[in-house]
Amino acid sequence: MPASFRDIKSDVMARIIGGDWPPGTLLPTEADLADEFGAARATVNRALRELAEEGVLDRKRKSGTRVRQAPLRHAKLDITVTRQEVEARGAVYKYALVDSRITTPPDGLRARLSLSPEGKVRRVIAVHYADGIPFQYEDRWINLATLPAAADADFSGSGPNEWLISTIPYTDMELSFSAIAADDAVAEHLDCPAGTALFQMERTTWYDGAAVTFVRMTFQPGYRKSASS
Amino acid sequence: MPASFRDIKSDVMARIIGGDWPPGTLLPTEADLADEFGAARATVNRALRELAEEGVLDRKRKSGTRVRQAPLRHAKLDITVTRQEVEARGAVYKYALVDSRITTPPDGLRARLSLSPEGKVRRVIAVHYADGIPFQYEDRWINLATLPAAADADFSGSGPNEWLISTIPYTDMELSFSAIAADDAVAEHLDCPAGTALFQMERTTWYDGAAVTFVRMTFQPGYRKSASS
DNA sequence: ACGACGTTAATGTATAGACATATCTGCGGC
DNA sequence: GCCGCAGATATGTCTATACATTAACGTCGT
Repeated sequence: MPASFRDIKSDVMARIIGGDWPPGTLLPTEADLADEFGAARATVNRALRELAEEGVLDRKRKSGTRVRQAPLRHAKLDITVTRQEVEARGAVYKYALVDSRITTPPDGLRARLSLSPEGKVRRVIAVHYADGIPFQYEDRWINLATLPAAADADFSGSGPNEWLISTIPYTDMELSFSAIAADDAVAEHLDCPAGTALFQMERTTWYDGAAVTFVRMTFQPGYRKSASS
Repeated sequence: MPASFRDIKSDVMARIIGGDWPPGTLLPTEADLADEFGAARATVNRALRELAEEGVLDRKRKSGTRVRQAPLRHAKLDITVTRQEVEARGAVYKYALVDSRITTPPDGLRARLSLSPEGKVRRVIAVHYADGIPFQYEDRWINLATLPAAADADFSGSGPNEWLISTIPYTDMELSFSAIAADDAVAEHLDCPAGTALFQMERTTWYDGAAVTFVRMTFQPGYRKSASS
């Protein structure tokens, strides 16, 4: 039974974890490893390439493959649609539009969306409920320069995010997490005292270099966001 | 010039984004695409495989390759060492040990670390500073069943995390983000009023199935964690 | 009808060979 | 000593071919 790229991956991992190849070690060349494992170089290549993608190895042409000094660790965070997240908890999802208007964004946001001074946006404020309890307060700005159709979309029945994902894909995204104290508006809509510590997630998305939307999502007290691996 | 797997990837992406292949579409087989692009099947395979890994396509043997209905989006979150994070901001890093003792963990944590009732842990409380200002309050529990050496480690000069990463790797990790109101102890160490909304990140790591450590990191007011892609 | 089973069609993986590309190293000229 | 250029070398990618694996599908027997 020949060694598969998976076998090679775990074997290499085992040597690193086991201390045979401490951080900084220069690994044998692909050709040598292929020889040792009795596999083709392409197979070894895939194993090492995937380990490099996972942040364990560092590869450079001509120089060879090294074990990273400090493995670049990263976690994967799933981006969910609020409706799905609520329903995944076994709760009944409800959506309510609070406010919607076409306006010009404040300076900070204008820079973030790379908008011209006269650039218009559609601002939508909404609340998502789980089993009738406020779950998320959503404050969204949609760039009408990129997406003029958003001016006429109807957000009274379902959230702007659901409309967006079925209308336009995105190519890039930036997320930011923080904690804030509830201001009066948020406190009222999330049904908690003003000043409550709330988890907040901001997301900006671009389509092919053009900013599509910025959204600030503020979650019910006690909310946790998880990630793994 | 033949089509590289990168060319094929972006071409396929363009067709999806451009609406030629709407969600749910069944793509031509690898062989057909190879034909069309004038490439080998292995090249097409790599392109499609990577797009599937990125959550754009859904592949099943025999059934073929489909465009995902709702692309599985995920963001990558870099795991940094506090010292690096502080220094990356151009600030001077300082570390201070607050407390360290060997004890038994509370029930919730014992379950989380899959510890036996008599299982001992080393609990370390420390504060990380950036330019002399409290940056992060760290409350860590190290499983002595997995890592007995932690009982004797010296955490007065540098943080337990730095000791851990140079001592034991981890194979699995779980993260959780939330917002909390500062209690008295945290408020004092982070030099902010009690009740301040603070961003908190919890991390549990395992080595080959055995829980290594649980850490709760509470950050200075206004802290933001970012992720992208 | 319906379930067992073999066929078939798609992806998944491996191989050997080739060429491309980056980059390190040493050599030569100044 | 230093700069630039020409190999040498390890990874990066592509090709053509082969076989493995999975799952959908149709056929046969009951």
